[in-house]
Amino acid sequence: MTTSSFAVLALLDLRPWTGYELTQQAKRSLRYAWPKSERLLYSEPKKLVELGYATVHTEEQGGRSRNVYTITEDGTAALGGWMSTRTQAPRLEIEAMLRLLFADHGSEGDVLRSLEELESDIGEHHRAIVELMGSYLDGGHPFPERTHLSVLFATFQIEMFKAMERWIEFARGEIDDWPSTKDLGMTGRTEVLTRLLAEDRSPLEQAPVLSGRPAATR
Amino acid sequence: MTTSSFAVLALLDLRPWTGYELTQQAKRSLRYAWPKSERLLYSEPKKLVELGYATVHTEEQGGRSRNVYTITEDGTAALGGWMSTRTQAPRLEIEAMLRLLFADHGSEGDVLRSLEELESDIGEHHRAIVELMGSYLDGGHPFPERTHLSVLFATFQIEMFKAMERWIEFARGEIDDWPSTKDLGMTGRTEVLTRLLAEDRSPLEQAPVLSGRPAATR
DNA sequence: AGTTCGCTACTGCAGGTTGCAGTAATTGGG
DNA sequence: CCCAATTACTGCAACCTGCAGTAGCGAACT
Repeated sequence: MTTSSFAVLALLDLRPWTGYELTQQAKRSLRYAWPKSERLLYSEPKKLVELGYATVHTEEQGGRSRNVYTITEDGTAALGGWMSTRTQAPRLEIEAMLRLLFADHGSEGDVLRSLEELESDIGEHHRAIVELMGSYLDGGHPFPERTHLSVLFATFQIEMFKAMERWIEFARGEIDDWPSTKDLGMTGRTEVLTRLLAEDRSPLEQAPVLSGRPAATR
Repeated sequence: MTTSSFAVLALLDLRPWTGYELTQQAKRSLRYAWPKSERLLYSEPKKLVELGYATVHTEEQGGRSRNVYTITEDGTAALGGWMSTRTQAPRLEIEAMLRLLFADHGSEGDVLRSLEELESDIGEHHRAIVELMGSYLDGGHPFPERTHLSVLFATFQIEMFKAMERWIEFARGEIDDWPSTKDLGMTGRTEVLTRLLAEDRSPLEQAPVLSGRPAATR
């Protein structure tokens, strides 16, 4: 049983779902906490059936059949057991940051484009969450009794998205001040930043608005 | 060629490394942008050799031998080509958030413990980065001409860590106000939060310090 | 009436990735 | 002299992803 198994099991504990419905639900909610491929969302419930944590029955709808998965008592018990296990460390894969670390292999345009791509990917998710919150106000939550959980999670997402967007703006300002991506090393400005970070202070808090052109080298 | 291949190739472009050194270097720098297993860091350079992007030669050091990998011209060219490709969307795996989404399967203690575990995992990384910045000031950077890149990346990490830590404090305050993890649904407080989020406003900005006990239901 | 497009509803498979176990030599401390 | 930690890997099972392929359905367009 992997964390992904428990993620699917937790969904099955809400109500029975078909494989396809699981993929759709994962796209809406799970994706931001535990991003998994569509493929896995089809495979995982099959494994749960093998382990006795769920049952399948095929429903005929027109000429098409679909597999409906239902949690068993053993499944509920397994889910309960999971709650008391150690939570895995978070894992953040951000290719744009990898490209930043090795930005000296390319031009300033390359890094800036990479940051733009990051910004647009984040922006999409950001807008999706804001819209979702609107839909909770208008039409309510698909599982009304769980609204408090979805909304608290949404506060996390909004904080992360805003923090990333703020940082991207800041980074743009810094990179714009570079004469090149290469061989800058410990410039005056970099030293200022390093000193702030070594004291665990945020360089963004200093000039919250006028991030356009901070003193480049002093 | 995967992004991980390019990550290793980028390291090889700095200087030749042995497999073991690659794992150690990845632990220090890459981990926070592109977390990969030790196992992969041993396999990846072998693949690069097969593709002609690197060469190996075994050095004898005592009775032990180690494989030293060096980038080829083809490798440098491939790396240059990568710079102009589309950056992948970020991918954030945070089990603690999955557990929050399904917190109604367990007790308040379970969610709070999960948040504590998240906090401690983040805290470790947070401290490591601050310490690293101190070492840049004292002893310098292992590749001095690349200091500006490492430091700009570090500003990102510090922003993320601080944002997560702030949110965890906020979430603790919210959860403490819950009478239970289950069946709360759209309480007054949740509606307040939903409204803020639907307007893309941060609920943390409201009460930056006194996050202990916000008006629970009004 | 026929065709195409998009959605529903999956499966197979190759290849990327991880964690663990196992091997073996070197170094430093008690 | 022994033991633990570090160096320096490899093999393997199991996990996970992306892509291609299959197939029925409904609505729109021609």
